Amino acid sequence: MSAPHEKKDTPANFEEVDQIDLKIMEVLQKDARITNQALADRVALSPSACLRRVRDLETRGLISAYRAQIQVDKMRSVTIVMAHITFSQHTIKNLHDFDACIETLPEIVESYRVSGNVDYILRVVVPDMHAWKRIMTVLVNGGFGVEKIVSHFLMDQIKTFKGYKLIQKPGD
Amino acid sequence: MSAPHEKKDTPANFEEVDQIDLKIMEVLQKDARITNQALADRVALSPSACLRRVRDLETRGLISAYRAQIQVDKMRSVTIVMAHITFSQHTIKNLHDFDACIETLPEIVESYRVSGNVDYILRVVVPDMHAWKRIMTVLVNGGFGVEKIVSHFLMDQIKTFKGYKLIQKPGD
DNA sequence: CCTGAAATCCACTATTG
DNA sequence: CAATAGTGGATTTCAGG
Repeated sequence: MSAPHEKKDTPANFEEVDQIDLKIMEVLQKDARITNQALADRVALSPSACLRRVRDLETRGLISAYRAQIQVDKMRSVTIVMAHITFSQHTIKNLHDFDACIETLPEIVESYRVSGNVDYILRVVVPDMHAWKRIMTVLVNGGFGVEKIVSHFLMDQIKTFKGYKLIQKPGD
Repeated sequence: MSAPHEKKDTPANFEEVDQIDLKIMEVLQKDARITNQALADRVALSPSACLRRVRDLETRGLISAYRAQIQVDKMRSVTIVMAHITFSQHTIKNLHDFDACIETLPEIVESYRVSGNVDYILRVVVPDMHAWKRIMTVLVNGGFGVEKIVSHFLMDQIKTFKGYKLIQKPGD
């Protein structure tokens, strides 16, 4: 899948974006439902030019989705777990099957492969601890070679995700 | 801050939502830029009734924002760190100052307080490891009583956040 | 790549059931 | 609470630089 005879080992050639693109994404990160007109004003472009850029950012995959941020905990009791998974056997098949299993469980809302002692970090949102126990059972007994799971239960979300820092201000 | 003489220890009274509200949020979670008309169709409501519900969900804080999901890694090299912070002294002042410090650092995109050995889990997005080292220095030497920081470097995001499971399908 | 105009299409607000 | 209808405004396409 990778290009042959690469000089540098920076594998992906990055998508080119200019300052206006960054500004557009910065605005849409904070308010995805802004009208195209208002967005065009903010970035000092005509609405049609602005829309073309937005569509382009979408097709290039730089904007991958627009999502409403839901506060689930305001309507029901939830327990959130950061789970650390360690494997005993890191076969490709095991990891692949594990990924596929995780994909089927909507309670596991995020999954990262990490370096170091821990192999995976999962973010899990469940109604209660019992639901988490059931999912743990699936992960441990699924035949993926999971050695152990360490669970960190969330007490408080102090800083919620509000977007990435896209534009470097002078003085950073 | 907590109400006195509570019978149950479920402290917050949750916001009431019906099936249509859930369906609305489910749709907006997947596509926040859907037009109100199309949304109204999806939930089998007239546009005006639908819009009223959306506005209501917003003012009640169940929908807290609409955000474009940006794939930063497609336009530049980034290193993502899950950092575990342990405190030596858990004074309220220390934790409060620490929270305030984190709020000022845009590279720290999420922060959770957790139970157990670890006190905080941070998700950090930086250009390179050196930038993370600089932030670590700030956190350790900031006089917050931070004892140690364990860094987990992300190799791969296997499952990205695509929203919560809001509606219980039969058979769960 | 941009602007600007023209033709949809939509959001939002009564008004009514 | 929900549906319907009207209008001011937004989205989108297209011609032209």
